Amino acid sequence: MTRVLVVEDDAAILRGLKDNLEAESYEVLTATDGEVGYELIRDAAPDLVVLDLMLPKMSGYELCKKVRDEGMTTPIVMLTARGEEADQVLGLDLGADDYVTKPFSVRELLARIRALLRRTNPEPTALDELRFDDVIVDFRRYEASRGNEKIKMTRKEFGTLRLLAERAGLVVTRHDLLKEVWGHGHEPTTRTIDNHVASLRAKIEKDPSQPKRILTVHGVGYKLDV
Amino acid sequence: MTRVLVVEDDAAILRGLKDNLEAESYEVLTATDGEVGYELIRDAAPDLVVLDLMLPKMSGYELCKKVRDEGMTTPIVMLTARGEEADQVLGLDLGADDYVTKPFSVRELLARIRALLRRTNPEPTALDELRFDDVIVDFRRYEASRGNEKIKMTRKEFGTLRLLAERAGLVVTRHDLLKEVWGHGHEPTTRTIDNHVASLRAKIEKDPSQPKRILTVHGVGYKLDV
DNA sequence: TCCTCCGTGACATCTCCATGACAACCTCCG
DNA sequence: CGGAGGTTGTCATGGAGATGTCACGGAGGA
Repeated sequence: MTRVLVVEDDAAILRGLKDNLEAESYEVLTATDGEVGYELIRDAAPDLVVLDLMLPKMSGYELCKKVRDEGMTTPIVMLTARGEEADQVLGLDLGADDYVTKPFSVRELLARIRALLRRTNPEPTALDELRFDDVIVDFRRYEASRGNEKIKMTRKEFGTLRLLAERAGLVVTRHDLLKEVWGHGHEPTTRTIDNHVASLRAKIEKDPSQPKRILTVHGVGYKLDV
Repeated sequence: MTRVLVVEDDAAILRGLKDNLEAESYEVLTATDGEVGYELIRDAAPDLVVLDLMLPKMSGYELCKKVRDEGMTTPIVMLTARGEEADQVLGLDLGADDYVTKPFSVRELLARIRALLRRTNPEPTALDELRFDDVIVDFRRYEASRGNEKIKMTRKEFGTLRLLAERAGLVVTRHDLLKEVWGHGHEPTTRTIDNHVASLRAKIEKDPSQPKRILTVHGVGYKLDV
């Protein structure tokens, strides 16, 4: 099972993350200060670390640097309070792999974690489920429902929605979709993508003519807001 | 976007390389003889050149030498037919940066290209977010806000602002903007840029008629002060 | 075979962009 | 100090390009 370490001093946030991560079937370790966090990274070898920037004893900053200086490559997602810090986290060669700005959406953090694990772990960590409003999409079972109604979705629709969900909140270009969902070689017209998005909207949007979830970013691509 | 020029007279190979490079999100220019190749290197300023040794009009050999003699440092990967030639390419201080021997593996060539780009063009850390005053711009989400109000920005506006932000404090010329934001081929009047700057100011400046953030440097360009 | 799903093209619609004209401005030099 | 020439700010407008939508034909699986 994939093991995630969360280092966070705010008890409420820590609890929330732990619950959510466990609901996603991760094994969760926790620490509330930098020193314990460091020991756990070293001794428990988690597959990924979620690290708050502000911490007692040793800041996330120092912790990240120390870990990297000692040659460990454990993927780290930073929780940063403000935007300016974010740049530094990734920029100053601190060695964090991704970051999320507080206040963050748990859903987004989970998506980032999944993406990062997939990027760094050879074994693909698939996104299992997507939920919003009264819509539930289960990517493992290839099933979807809305309220009590089942929704019939096709393979390409699942693929498209899944990529959007894995990058929840971020813009996904048509090119990305072609590459990830259609794969090498097969490269249909971009018209095709619009059609699949249209049919997705017809199935999961409350008002398909006024999409609130699958948004168009003119000239760029689409993004999923959850 | 990173721009790669491929100079190759064999149509099949050229096509294959173009497809593969585009699949890796490079912008690809092509030429089938040395003379056109030379003009493109000079005028289109690609980030990297893949150069066949045997070419009509001007051989890859001459082309490489000419380019270097004129002081251009564009990284060049040579495609050589036989092993013996390879040594010469690098050895006779022709100025190529790397080479691949035909028949080559596309995967290997792509890896060489990536490595060479990393070596020569350390990519400026992609900027995700920009904040000042009560303005927040998120370049990954293509979202912007000011206080609690969402700001609607277009693709070109995001691109323009992003380049300014990546070089915060430094002057960015109109030429730079055309090259980075508009890309090769499309080259509108510089008037167009003024218009985009104007609409950016209207959206993010407190008093658009007295800009404090996006400043004009008369006769040179614009710069962002944050 | 039948049916589902996918890719494509055509068309309507909408957004965004490029352009040119003119006014305001800056700079440099007389 | 003032004026000329070049540069920039601003606006309105036409049009290019992107997207939404629909219907059709074909491929492949059941």
